[in-house]
Amino acid sequence: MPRTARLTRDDWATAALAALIEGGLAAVAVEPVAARLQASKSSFYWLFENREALLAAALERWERVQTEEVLPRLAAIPDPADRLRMLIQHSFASTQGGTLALLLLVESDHPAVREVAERVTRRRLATIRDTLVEYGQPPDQARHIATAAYAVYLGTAALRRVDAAPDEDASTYIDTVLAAFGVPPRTGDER
Amino acid sequence: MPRTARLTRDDWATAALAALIEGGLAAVAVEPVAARLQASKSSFYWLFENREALLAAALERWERVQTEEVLPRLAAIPDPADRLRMLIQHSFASTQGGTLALLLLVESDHPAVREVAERVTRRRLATIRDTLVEYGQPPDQARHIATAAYAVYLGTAALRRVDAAPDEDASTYIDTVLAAFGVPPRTGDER
DNA sequence: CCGATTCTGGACGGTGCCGTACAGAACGTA
DNA sequence: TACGTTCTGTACGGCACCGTCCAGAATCGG
Repeated sequence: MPRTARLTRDDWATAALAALIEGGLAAVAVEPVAARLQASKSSFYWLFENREALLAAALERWERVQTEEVLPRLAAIPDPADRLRMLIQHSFASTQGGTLALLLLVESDHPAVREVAERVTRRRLATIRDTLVEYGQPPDQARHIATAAYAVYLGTAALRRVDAAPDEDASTYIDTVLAAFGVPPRTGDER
Repeated sequence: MPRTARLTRDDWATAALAALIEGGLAAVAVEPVAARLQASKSSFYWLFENREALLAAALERWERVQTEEVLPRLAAIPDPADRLRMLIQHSFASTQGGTLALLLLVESDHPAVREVAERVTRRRLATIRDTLVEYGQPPDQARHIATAAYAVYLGTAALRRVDAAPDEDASTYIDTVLAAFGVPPRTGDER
């Protein structure tokens, strides 16, 4: 089932992203990814300058998709507490998201990786902080709580690597985390 | 300043550990580490079977040193709350410790890495959980809190990669984390 | 001081990856 | 069908690393 007869730049970016999740930065290599697509190197070098460009495309794709999916959803939720719950629930629901966010931070020796990892991280921290402020936390404490909460997210992703974290739908774990940061767990439906 | 005229197995393990911190798993390679020690490959292959063995020695060294340093200290503190504070304070004080713990979890596709990462992680989680129980938390909630707290530790290490975490001596951050998990921040000296 | 043992330097072949070169296949257009 | 453009297969040289081989340096016991 060939996606298209001819391979596009985006096909390569998608495959590279998959490789990144599975094997880390080192796996974003021309020949392995080409094998995964059953294509040949010349095909790749027709579309891309070099390996760097493939990595850049994968990163760009990740950043774009990831923000496009989250931001609109968030904007639709008026109550900051609900927004926090949704944020936490969704982030723990998808293992891949956490894996990538974590991976890119850890591998951020690489300048291109660092650039997007840093940008995305700061954006996310700011979003959480703002929501906490809106919820009523004093600004500078909100910054600390936001950092700690996002750290829980990243750390939990790390712990999953050795199956040392509660699985995706362990709601009691989520409630514990929420409670720890001063957000009451979802109480049925109050409106 | 040669440590010893002849290089020992432990010299290599130490150098490998340093390489691991700086460049990740990929940096634990024979030729680069040899260069770092200004030694030659044959020297290495006299002492070690192969690259795997070097990695194993580095991991073994890390596990040993790390437990030898922490466990006795902990045992000396009778009050569980003090123990928790000490644990958190010390873990945030040394960046390297967090970097390594995180790195090994992320790179735990590698079987040898996974083995020690998993063992150390489980041991640490159990220690935190036990202390929380001793402090008065109900057992199964203690497990969740321990997991979340250790996740904060790992996640903070990740955030440091892009300078997105409070620096090592930001005591207000530590207090926030402590408070979030139900431990009152150090109140001067009550005894 | 000498021989045996312990250790090291340097050269070698093997492998996986990068990037290039070029001939030719596939495709659109007339 | 014929032609130009777009894309691909295959072969090649280069580099970094693994692991081996062997001649010889360093060190130790007698």
